[in-house]
Amino acid sequence: MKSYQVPVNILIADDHRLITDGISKILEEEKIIGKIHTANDGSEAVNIALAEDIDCVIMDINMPVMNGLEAVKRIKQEKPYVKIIAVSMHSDASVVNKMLKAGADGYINKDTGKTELLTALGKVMRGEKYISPEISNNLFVHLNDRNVQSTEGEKPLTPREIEIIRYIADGHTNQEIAQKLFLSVVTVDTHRKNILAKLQLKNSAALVKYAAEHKLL
Amino acid sequence: MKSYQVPVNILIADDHRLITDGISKILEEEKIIGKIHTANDGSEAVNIALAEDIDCVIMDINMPVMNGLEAVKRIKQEKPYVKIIAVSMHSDASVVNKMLKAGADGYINKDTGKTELLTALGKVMRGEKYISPEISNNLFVHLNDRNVQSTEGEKPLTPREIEIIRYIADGHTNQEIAQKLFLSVVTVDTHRKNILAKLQLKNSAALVKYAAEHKLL
DNA sequence: GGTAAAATACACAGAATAGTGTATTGTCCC
DNA sequence: GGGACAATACACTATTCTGTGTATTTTACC
Repeated sequence: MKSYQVPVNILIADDHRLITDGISKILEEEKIIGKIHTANDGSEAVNIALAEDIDCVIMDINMPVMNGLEAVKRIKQEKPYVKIIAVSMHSDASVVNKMLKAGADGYINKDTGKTELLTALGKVMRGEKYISPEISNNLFVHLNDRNVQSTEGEKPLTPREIEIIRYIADGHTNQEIAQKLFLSVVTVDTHRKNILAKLQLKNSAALVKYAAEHKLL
Repeated sequence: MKSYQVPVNILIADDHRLITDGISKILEEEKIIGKIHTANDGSEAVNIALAEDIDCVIMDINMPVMNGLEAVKRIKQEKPYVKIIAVSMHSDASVVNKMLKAGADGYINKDTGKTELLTALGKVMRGEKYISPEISNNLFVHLNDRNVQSTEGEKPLTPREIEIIRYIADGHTNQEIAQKLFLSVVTVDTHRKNILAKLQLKNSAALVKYAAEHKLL
């Protein structure tokens, strides 16, 4: 690992240019910063991170094309020594855990200022972990958890189930979904029921609200 | 109105500090910028805008305590000469129209870079309007519309209807809602049907998605 | 006092969903 | 090869929604 004393090359990944531009400007003032790259979606972030000489990635979680979680996994798979700080709008326990599980070294909230960003950057470059106090205090975060899901005692949704949820949210009936996915109506119905049972929800309306709150749509 | 040649005092309102910090840094490089203030919610933005000598407010739409729309209205009511640029994550036609109706002078998306921010700032300070090309091209925006609703040919939801929507999103059935609101089941059902008809939605699941997207929950 | 809109209420038929339970296949991993 | 899980499929009943109407009573505004 590079020492913190030599210039640190940074990749900023966020679909909102105003934010990448803003963070760039914040970082440019620091003497220890080397080259700054920016990416506007997860896929671009992975490409740049693998192709260029990057020391630390500041990664937004919600991005088009490929989300931050997936991007973190791929980067860490190829270049585990690259440090990654996840940045998000909300501090949802399950999201935080998933990001850490995926290999993120730090996790900060967008409502924390530049001072904290720099603190986080310093820590992760030294090989430490950094999590915003707001997040680690309020939420039950297990840094060493093997199984992310166990944290909340919830059974995870399967990919198929999430697919079904999206159709439900779009207002499709079981019949329509069955047609689109070449399934029998009863199968779709079973998925729907299993989903409601897993999430302990009463009906599809509540499910869509849950999905919206958990960024499943 | 002040000329664009003298220092322009800016207020940046956004609940995410990283963004206010970032925009500050972007603006600080410009010679024409005077004092920069920041606010982290709508209420704070209104207070600062009314108390300080502000020429232009860069206002995020989604903020806690008081949202951007309300803040724009209040500022324009007291100090109509203060220019306001709305900044948002998504480019939703109805939101854009509401902001313009409320008095915003510009509307840009967070995924547009600093160049566009500066262009917008220049334009609104000269008394012109500025709307991101992405937004004005893709969406049908009427700058001179009196009635915002008419833009999309949509009938507005009544307060009672919005109340019903919230209960639906929480997974309550017509019966339960009727009990809670001391109504007959058929009345709740009528409201539900009227809502679906107004919004041209097929079922409650789609309604909840709509509600989530339009920040009704 | 008239008009418009909102909130309330009902009928009736057909469609869709929720609750509970069972069962078969395939796949991945140890 | 056995265990766990995902995906598929079905039965049966009860409840809830959806679609298409109609109609009365407030409330708000001109």
